[in-house]
Amino acid sequence: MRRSPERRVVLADVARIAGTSEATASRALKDDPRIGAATRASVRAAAVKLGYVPNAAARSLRARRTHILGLLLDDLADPVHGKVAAGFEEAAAAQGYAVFMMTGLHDLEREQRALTAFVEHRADGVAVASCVSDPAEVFARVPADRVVFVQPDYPALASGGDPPTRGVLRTDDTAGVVATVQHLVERGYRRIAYVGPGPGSGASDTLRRAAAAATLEHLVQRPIRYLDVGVDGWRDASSVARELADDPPEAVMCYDDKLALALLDALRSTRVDVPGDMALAGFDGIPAAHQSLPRLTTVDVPSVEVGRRAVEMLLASVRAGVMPASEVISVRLVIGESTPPIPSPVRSRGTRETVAARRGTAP
Amino acid sequence: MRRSPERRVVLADVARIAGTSEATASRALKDDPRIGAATRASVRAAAVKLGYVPNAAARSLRARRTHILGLLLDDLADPVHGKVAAGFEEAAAAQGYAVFMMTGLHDLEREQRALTAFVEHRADGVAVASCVSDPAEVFARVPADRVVFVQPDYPALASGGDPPTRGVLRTDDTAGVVATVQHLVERGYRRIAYVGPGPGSGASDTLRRAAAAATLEHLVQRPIRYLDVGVDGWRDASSVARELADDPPEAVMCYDDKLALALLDALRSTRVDVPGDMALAGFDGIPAAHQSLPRLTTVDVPSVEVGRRAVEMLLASVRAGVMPASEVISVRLVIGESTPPIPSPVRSRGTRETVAARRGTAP
DNA sequence: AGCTTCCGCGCAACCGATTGCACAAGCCAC
DNA sequence: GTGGCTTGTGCAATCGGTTGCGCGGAAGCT
Repeated sequence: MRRSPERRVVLADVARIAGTSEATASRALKDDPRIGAATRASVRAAAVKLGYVPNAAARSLRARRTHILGLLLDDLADPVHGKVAAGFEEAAAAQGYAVFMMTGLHDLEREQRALTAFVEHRADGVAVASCVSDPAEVFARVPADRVVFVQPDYPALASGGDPPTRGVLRTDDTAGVVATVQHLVERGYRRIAYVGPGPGSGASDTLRRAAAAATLEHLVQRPIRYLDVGVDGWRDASSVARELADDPPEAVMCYDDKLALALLDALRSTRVDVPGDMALAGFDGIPAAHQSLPRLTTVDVPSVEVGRRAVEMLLASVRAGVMPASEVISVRLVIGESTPPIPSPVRSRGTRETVAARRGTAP
Repeated sequence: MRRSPERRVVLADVARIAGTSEATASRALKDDPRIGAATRASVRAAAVKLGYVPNAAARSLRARRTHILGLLLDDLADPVHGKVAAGFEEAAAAQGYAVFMMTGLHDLEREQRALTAFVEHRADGVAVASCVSDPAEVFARVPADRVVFVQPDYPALASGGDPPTRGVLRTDDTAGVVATVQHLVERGYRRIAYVGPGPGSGASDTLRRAAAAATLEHLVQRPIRYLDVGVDGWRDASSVARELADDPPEAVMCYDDKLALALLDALRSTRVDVPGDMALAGFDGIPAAHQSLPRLTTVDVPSVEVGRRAVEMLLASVRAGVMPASEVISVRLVIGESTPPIPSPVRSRGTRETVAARRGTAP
């Protein structure tokens, strides 16, 4: 099998076969009204016959428009980011845009390289999802009117000195946390702990923490208890479980479902029953949270929709030539089995029987 | 705020500032040994000062090499595909390649469009992960020496008439299934069912089914029982659960973890205890499978590694100008709690007590 | 018939970077 | 002093389409 059987076919080939100039061929292929029907047909035929595929690089060089979008995110393997990516890609494809996806993996240098790559390829728009770079660093590379920050790191935005009031797409995490706290309080829980990554690791974290604290203090006049799992998060869930087992709160809110599920697993190993001994709530609504035992009370975040909206914001702003507006996407509390009504104001650790009864599986 | 504060800076600007020609500037920036140190320095300085970022389109137009790879997969939101994508992106980025990611979502037309997009952008290489298109259709658009099929659909390959013996990257699913069956048999299970998507939906399915059947028949001289969940797979897990509950096998092997977890959840609703009443095994080793209750016996597939290898295969073949070789990546059985040794050859349905005892949580 | 108008098409410049080739110095040797 | 070499630069072509402008011919009008 010989290499490159036939040289890549170019517009000149099509024009030659069709017996026209390149200019005419080019116009015929894009339905320019100035081209006659007969000419158009023969150009079309030639293009199909030769299997002509225009060279996007050449085209965008001239057009100064690439029909490329860039998406920078932390980790494609993460379920939440994966859904954002899926929505982004789908919406972009629907509009005829190709998507460069690059992951930052919490590495500043990688993020910089990714942004530079987007600029090298002259992406028409760039979405930056939860990165560790300052917005100032982003703007230093990418024009501000072609960037949308998705779930941005607010502390970083603040440290950037000039937090943009536009071009931010986020989910209403605060509302989600408030709803969760209210739900817990309604169900009778008072001593509530919050487990999440350390401060400075991201915006959502800060938002969620603050919201939880404010709501709880408002509702039960009691401070929330924080457990830090570090920036890497859910890795050392077992040590958190031990800490919780030593001085068990009535309910635990987790930064996200991934952490909640890891903690659920770790608590199980520590002989702490959820929800018998301790209620547990997550955040994000990943599939596993809806299939776990017990099903997790969590906040469904429409991540796919987030990805889609990011594309729409980018394209709208690029087309209009203005900075994208900001948007907030609402979330929805989903009550699972991990936060049942508390049996009595003062409880001993639940017994297996009560748990079984609550699950409706007792004899 | 005015649009496009300053026109994008081009090489000519750098050259002008540095007081050289574009040719010299270009060479200086890429460390051409023919350029003097002084000239090089002034060009460098000018480039930095202006914030020059070369235009990849222009460069690759001339170089006929884009440093772009394309990755076509079904669904970015899927955990397995997400890991493949993550590994692919990481390896590509490490080699200085940007990645176009497009999803096919089992839609033939979308896949075609994605492949066309890759060709338009003249991707140096394309990885096709589990698509529904014939390889013939793929090769009709993308040169065969720049494609790697990842976990390809073998039936489709066969129907293509010319199954390539090269350019295929797959995991050793057969070995994984064989190991699972052997494990089940060793643990005493004999009446084993296999639940998976219908035939023709994909290669892995076919492979896994065939391997399961062959191994089981070899080991216990007994045919395997198939339950079809349709091409869409795991959606109607509850109906599968009812079907299983009516005539329960001793163990169920699932096509993948996603299906296994859905089935686990559905069985729970059907009052079938796993593993008390029925053992369950999955495939893929997604995180949720390692955190479920009971932890699933499954086959860890190094999906991230798959993505990485795909990049290496592509780059190696593109550089050498030959078709990529084929590779097989091995997998590893991970024994969870969902397939404990069978208590006795003939059992009644397990009671809650026995289950609790088996879990080691009885009083 | 002569003039205007419209239609269909091609010439050539252009997008931005790369590179083959030639040319201009500077240096040494004869 | 001039030829031979090395070094450092620049001219101009090139990659593959796109597009402003102009031109020739056919049709319409008086």
